[in-house]
Amino acid sequence: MAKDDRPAVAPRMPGHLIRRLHQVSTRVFGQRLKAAGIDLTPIQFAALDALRAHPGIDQAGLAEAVAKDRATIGGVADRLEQKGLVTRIVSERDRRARELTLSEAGRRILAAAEPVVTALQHEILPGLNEAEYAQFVALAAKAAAAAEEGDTTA
Amino acid sequence: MAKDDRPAVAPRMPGHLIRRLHQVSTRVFGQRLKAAGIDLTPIQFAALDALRAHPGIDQAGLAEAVAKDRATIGGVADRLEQKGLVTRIVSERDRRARELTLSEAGRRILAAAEPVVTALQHEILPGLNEAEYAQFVALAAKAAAAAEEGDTTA
DNA sequence: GCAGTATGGTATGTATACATATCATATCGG
DNA sequence: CCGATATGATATGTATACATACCATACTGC
Repeated sequence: MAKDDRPAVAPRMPGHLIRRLHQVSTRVFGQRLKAAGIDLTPIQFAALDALRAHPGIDQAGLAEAVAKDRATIGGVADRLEQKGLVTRIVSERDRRARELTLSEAGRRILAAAEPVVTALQHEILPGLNEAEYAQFVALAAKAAAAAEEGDTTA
Repeated sequence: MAKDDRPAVAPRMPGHLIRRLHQVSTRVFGQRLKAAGIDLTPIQFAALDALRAHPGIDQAGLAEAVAKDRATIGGVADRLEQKGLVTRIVSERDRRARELTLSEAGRRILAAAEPVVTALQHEILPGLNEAEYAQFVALAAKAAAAAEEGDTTA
């Protein structure tokens, strides 16, 4: 036995590469934001960002915008509310729904975080020059858009 | 207020795109493997794959190979051992270390999973043609390699 | 207007992922 | 040989991420 030792195949698959880049991204994000004195995770930042663009959106809408998962967004909304960054009120139009809105503190922390987040994006893809970086973003955006098309989280 | 409504910026950042592709990847992987009657997560598959390439490696080495995090790999190793896919024995050379090896069952499930995993890779990047797919993989591999160079998880 | 169904949220359980602390064992310097 | 330090692993706590099940409320059709 131990006969079929052969190079691992996973490391060359896109799924594996994406997982590793995701780890790099999460780590860089955490380090830079912490260094800037801001306590936000990537998803929390994305949620605040989406909330600024769509004030009063409900959790399902926010899930659609950033995460595709209502259960996860529920937890994210919990933490953002606990930190006082968003307000959560029961919709009058639909008593099942909770409408989310940025608080002043939420607006401030988002404004503080945005330049930091923008600045760290290139660190996520080290070793790529400008042209390669732009190409990666274009390809990733195309794939992500296509994934949402034919999917609808079916 | 609600003055500065403007398009969300996060969706165009590589960090955000990578997170979404990671979600797509995880979902596709889970669906296809489940459909094939195989109960493995992406990391578990990567771990088995690395174990075939490096039999007898310890957990720190496996972490280096697939995940960069010893604590996480500890949990993964727990589950693989519980499923009977790997054996974990205390190293004679270093009594702190646990050497991991594929069991026969581990070898079988890896052999069964590999073609399924290979086949689903293109589904992770829908909407990309062959050339674009190859380009994405090349760029991602370059970035991931660079991230490991200048980093050493310092 | 009521049954059937769809939808918004929450609760629960599993699996990463990582930081930090702690423990056991090696190894190195002197 | 011994103290200082490094390293392998585990324990704990937080935060995604998702499936499944469930509850509350809407909506639809008859």
